[in-house]
This record gives sequence, C-alpha cells and structure tokens, in this order.
Amino acid sequence: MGRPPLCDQDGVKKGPWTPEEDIVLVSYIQEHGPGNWKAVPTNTGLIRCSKSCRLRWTNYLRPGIKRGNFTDQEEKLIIHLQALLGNRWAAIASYLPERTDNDIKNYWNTHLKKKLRKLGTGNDRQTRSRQPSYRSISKGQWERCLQTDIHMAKRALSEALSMENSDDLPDSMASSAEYNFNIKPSTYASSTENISRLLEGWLRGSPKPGVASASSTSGSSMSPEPLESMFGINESTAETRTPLSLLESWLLDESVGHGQESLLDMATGDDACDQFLF
DNA sequence: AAACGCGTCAACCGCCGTTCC
DNA sequence: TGGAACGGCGGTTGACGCGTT
Repeated sequence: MGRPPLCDQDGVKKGPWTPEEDIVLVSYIQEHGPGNWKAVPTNTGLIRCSKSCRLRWTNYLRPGIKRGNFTDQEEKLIIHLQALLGNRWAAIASYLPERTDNDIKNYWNTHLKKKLRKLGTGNDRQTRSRQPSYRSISKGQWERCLQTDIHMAKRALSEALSMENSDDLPDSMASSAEYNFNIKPSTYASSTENISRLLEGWLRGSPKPGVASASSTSGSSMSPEPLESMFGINESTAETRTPLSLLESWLLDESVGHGQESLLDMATGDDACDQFLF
C-alpha cells in the first residue's frame, strides 16, 4: 500500500470553509503567493490539509473566477471541447479561464449531460469512445495526437464562435472573441468583491454570515481595484490574458487561414493518430 | 405544514505524474 | 537511481435549498 492520504491526519478539519478561514487563507496567499501548499496550514494555523487549502483557493477564492450561470457561448464551447477532449476538465477549463475545472465538471454533470441526452445526441457514449488514450501511446504518436487535438480545438472554438448569434450578445461581444478570453475587470470584481467583503467584515471584527457568497452589487463600498493590486491581479491577469489572447488569435487566424489545408493534412497525415482518437 | 424528491455545488477521495533529495 | 513528498486531476459524495405533492 502507498502512503496514507494527506488529509487522513487526525484533527484535520473537513467540510465547508468559514469566512474566517477564507480570510486567513487569502491573507496568507496575498503575502506569499499561491504554491507551497504544504506550508499553508503550518504557517497559517488553519486546521486544514494542504490539499483542501489549494482546492479552496483554486475553486473559490482565486481572483478571476466567474460565478453564476454559464452563457450560451460558454456552453457551446464546453460541449465542443468535451466532445473533442473527453472528460479532461482541466484542459477544457484552460479554454475558459474564468471558470474552474470543478465548475465545468459540475455544469456538465448537472446540465449538459441531461441536455444532450434530451437532444438524443448520444454524445456521452460517443465521446467516451473518442477520448484519446494518451497513456497507451508512444511519445511520437502522443505529440501527433496533441497536434490534432490542438487543430480540433481550433475548429471547435471557431465553430462555437461562429454559431453564436449576434442577437444574443452585445455587438462588442458578438463580434469579437475577446468575449471569450479577455477577462474583464467586472469579472474579477465578482470574485474580488467577495473577498473584499470578507476582508471588510473581518477588519470590522464581525463578519456577517454569508458574506462569502454575497452577490456583487454596484453599491459595494469597496472598490475592487485595491484588491486587484493587492493580489497582483494586474500581473496575474496579464499572465493569464496574454497567452490566451495570443492563443485566441492564433486559433482564429489559423482556423480561418489554413483550415482547409489543415483538414487535408489531417485527412492524409493523421491516420496513426485517428486510430487513437476514434 | 410536513414529507419527499430532485438539482446544485462545494468539498473530499484516491490515483497519477512530477519534483526533490 | 529510487523512494518520498507534493501538486494536480477526475470521480464521487453529501449537505443544502427549492419545488412538488
């Protein structure tokens, strides 16, 4: 048997996080940055295992997380990417930087699975058999499959974008892929406001119940900007946004400019990969 | 008003890959 | 070079809220 799970330690708290714990975690990460999760419980005094801290941060407290309903566009993209990549939620989430893999997974399991079943696409079973089985292939084949994956992701993205009816969205969104990949300040605000409220409540010494889930309102007494700089959001968003914007334009340019050739390439040159994909 | 069923989602579990010593 | 430690991922669970009977 392997070593015991990290979270099996005695006295480690489980279950929902309290606002106070969130504050402690956020404050620590604000100071030290995410990473070295092993040290987090030790240094903060949190009676949580490192995994739990990491999960809480990445799935809930991390700035830039968009909560609430998925847009049609996001939904379409998820469906496409799921069909393409299978249940590789982290990979899918990388195309939706505002959503966590957990959110996407939950949304798929609770909404989209049913929706697709209703539509009778049989997508679930179909995609399962189409999932690339990278683990059983050689490195060269894996690289080739990855290239195919990237190409198909490009197609999926451009399809999802082209399917979007401009009536559904404001012009600025409908006409540009920015809607997908450029994280807007307001998006960050929804998350940072939560944290700011937490901090606010904490500083007042009487955090109100439910502050962590308080909905963002225009009446927020605290601007998100200070927090954004506090968390290094500008830097971190730049990190997130720039590659994604580049990726976005690359995806779109490539798919528009060389789509046909690439398709031909795929048809002629990816046989070895196809047998793993389909 | 109470019981029940269902949907949602935060959090946990276990496995695997990577890194470090 | 091998094993331990750690981080990340996907699957699963359970608490909670809401609607229906």
